Amino acid sequence: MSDVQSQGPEGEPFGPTYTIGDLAREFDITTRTIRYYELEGLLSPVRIGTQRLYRRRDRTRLKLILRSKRLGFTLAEMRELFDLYEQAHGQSRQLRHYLTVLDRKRQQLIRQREDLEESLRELDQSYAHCQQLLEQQEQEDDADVPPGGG
Amino acid sequence: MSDVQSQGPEGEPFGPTYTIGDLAREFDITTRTIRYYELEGLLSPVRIGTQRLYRRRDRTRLKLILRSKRLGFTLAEMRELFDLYEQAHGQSRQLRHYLTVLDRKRQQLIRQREDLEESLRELDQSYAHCQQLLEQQEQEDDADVPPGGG
DNA sequence: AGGTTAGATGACGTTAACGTAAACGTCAAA
DNA sequence: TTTGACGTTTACGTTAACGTCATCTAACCT
Repeated sequence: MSDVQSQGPEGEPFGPTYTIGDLAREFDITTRTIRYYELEGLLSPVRIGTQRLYRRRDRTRLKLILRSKRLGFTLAEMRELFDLYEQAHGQSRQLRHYLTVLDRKRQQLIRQREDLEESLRELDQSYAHCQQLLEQQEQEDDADVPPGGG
Repeated sequence: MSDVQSQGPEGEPFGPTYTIGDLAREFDITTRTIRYYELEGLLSPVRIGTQRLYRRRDRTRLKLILRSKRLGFTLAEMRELFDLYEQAHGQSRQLRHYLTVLDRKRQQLIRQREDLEESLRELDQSYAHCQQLLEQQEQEDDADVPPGGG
């Protein structure tokens, strides 16, 4: 049950492959979502007749897409990065451009990390404060109401 | 120029106050956005006649809203948290509920932090790799092309 | 043969988070 | 006094990221 992939009909000399349903199940998203990502240029699975066939690279990219989504990136931003990455082979101009974009993204992530750390600090404080209040209340309640009931 | 606030007409015994424009300028958002947050129950400024007047608490909350947004929270989620927080005064049932919600949020933030750290790691790797490629290229280019030129 | 399951395409619907425009009030400076 | 710069409400428009049919084909089950 831990191996999600379907078996291809004639052996798989290119490593594991997945149907759209496999991936949808594994990542708990709909097939519609996966097709949409393809429409937006984020995935490009192979076709076997009319059916899509996903390979390791596709799966990895899907994972990356979902993580990026959790970080608040838009699909357009992801696509820009992916495209840039693929075009950046060789020409140093492209490489430079890719580097500057990466740098912007890093700034963004670092800012986000700061936000996140501060939020976690505040949350923990709030949590501790609440617990204190609760403990106080429970002492009062022990004195107030009789046990049992409900 | 560092003090953004407008002066109230009759002195301010309640600390600094801000107009909607002040806040919009300070946080680089539109007044529309601020009014929308109010409509969604995230802000509740005082009214002076028909105009909104924002105090320190409102400003702080707006800051919190914007940070939460950067972290990917929806306005509805924020409202739930704010409402819960305000209702959690006293009754230990409410307090407990608030605590469990806080806990969920923390899980979420922690997950997000992991995503973020991994993204940063990958980004740095990608960055370093790119730089290597560039250095190689420049050596080749030095050998290939003559110096100077537009 | 008939039915079920999985996948494909196409089209329209939906929600969040605002943008944008119209139409109006108010107050100080020119 | 009129002209801006600010503020107000109301209402319709927009975009991203899918959801939700409807209709179709191919493969498999019994």
